[in-house]
Order: sequence, then C-alpha cells, then structure tokens
Amino acid sequence: MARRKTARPTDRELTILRILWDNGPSTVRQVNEAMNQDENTGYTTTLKLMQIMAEKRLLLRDDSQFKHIYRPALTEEKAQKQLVGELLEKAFSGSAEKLVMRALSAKKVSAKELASIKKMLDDFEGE
Amino acid sequence: MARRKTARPTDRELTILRILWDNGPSTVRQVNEAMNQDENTGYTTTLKLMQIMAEKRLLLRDDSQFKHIYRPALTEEKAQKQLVGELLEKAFSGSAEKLVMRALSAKKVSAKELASIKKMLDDFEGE
DNA sequence: TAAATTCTACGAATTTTTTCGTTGACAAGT
DNA sequence: ACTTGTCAACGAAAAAATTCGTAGAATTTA
Repeated sequence: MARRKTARPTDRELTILRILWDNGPSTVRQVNEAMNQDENTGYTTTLKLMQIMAEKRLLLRDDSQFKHIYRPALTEEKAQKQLVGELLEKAFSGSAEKLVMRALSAKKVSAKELASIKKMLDDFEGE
Repeated sequence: MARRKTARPTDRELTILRILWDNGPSTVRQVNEAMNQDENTGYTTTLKLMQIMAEKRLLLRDDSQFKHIYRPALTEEKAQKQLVGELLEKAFSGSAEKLVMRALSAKKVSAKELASIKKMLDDFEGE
C-alpha cells in the first residue's frame, strides 16, 4: 500500500531528522548516541526507525560502506514549513497572528530576538 | 496504565477539539456532522474517540441527559500554547524567530495581518 | 587466523490510534 | 402499546508507531 505523499514525520522521526540536520550525515550509532542524551533508546530501535524512514523516503542511505550513512531527504526548511503549516491549519484555523502570539507566550523571547523578528516582518512587507 | 500527563492531542482529537472550541458544547452527533464536512467518519467512530478523550480528560461530559453533552477540558489558548511550544522545541530547537519565519512563508499573510502581528510584538516589547 | 566486536537484516511483540459492527437502552411518533 | 429511530456502551479489529531480540555478515583486534 502506498504511503501518503505528505506523510508528516512522527515524533520519533522528527527527533532523528533534528539530529541529522544538526550533525550532518551520520551512522545509526551516531544517531543513536545523540538520541540517548535525552532518553534511552536501544540501538536496534534506532536502526529500525531509520530503515523505515529510508523506505518512506524521509532519509537517504549510502550503503556502499559497511557502516551505512544516512542523511535527510528533505531540508530543514521544507520540513519546518510543512509542519508549521499543518499546525496553523489544524490548531489555529489558519490564523498566523494567533500562532505567533502563542509562540511568544510559550517561550520567553529575548528583546534581541524580538527585534530580529520585527525586522523580518518588515522585509515581508516589502513585497 | 497511567497516561502521560502532558499527552498531546492526536490529529483526530485535535479535529474534535477544534469543533468544540468553535461550536461550543455539543453532542456526539453534532460533532460527527461537523466532522463529516471534511471527510467521512462513522458515527460510532466519533463516539469512541470522544469517549476515549473523556477518559483521558481531554473532554468533559455531561451525561445527565439522554444525549450526552461534551465540552473541551482545556481552553483553546492552553492547547495552542502547548502545541506550538512543543513544535518550537522539537522542530525548531527553540528558535521562535525561525518558527515565525516559516509560518509566514507557509501561508500568504495579508498586509493587515502583518501589521497586526507587528503591533503585537510592540506590546510584547513593552515588558 | 581466531576471538571479539560492530553492524545490518529480519521478524516479531507491544503500544497507541483509528475504525466500526452489534447490542440493548431510551425516546418519539402513531 | 407498538413501531421506528437515536443513542451510548462494548468489544474487537485494523492500522500505525515504537520497541527490541536474535542471527548472521563484515570488520577489527589480539
């Protein structure tokens, strides 16, 4: 059976993508060790997850070496855009304003970051 | 077995919460009919979902009448804050700036809304 | 080269989410 | 009261996500 084209990465999958985006192409062991800094996960569990992600085309695999090297099949940007877009529709009925408001209240944002965000908005306006 | 305290609503659950937030306390049939405007879902499916959500304490139920009335156990604000906070950490490594940027690129935002967001940022700065 | 280690593949179990059929209680209309 | 329709409870199954044990192949070390 075909998988949804727009399959959203699951929580676990997102954890792995995060690691690969941050660290670059990695082996299963490297990913597993990074993952275990937060919560413990067996090596074969991580392996299986990554194998499935490769099947789903979320990851690309170079298996020309004994230790296979995995890397994300999508850019961080693309994935983030998709995720936030879905949340926007699903939880905010499309109101970007409300989403921004909740994001700012969910986390203390520095004055510097606030200014930076405002600047970005100005750039957006110039279109 | 106890459920996670911070259980995030699933996709389906979020759909139901959305309907209840928009329409106010409702019966299963009302929710089911609202749900079927998008994609078809059997009545008993909706019923079961809502029963489970009541068990999980995502919904509150008034069963004093023949037709039980359900309502959300958490406010829209609280749920949104939690969801966006999780996405922020999980997909954006805590960068609110990047999240806002992606949100704006994921969806065309009107000039009016942009202005409104900027105003909100000003208010935030005043603290 | 033999032993120990590291790795992938495979299969399977477990848990969570989503789905719905059936049943019997209750209500409304006749 | 009888028939018809609506409802919640229950059980169960299908689908998806997460977990890991075991086995055998490849590599490294002694």
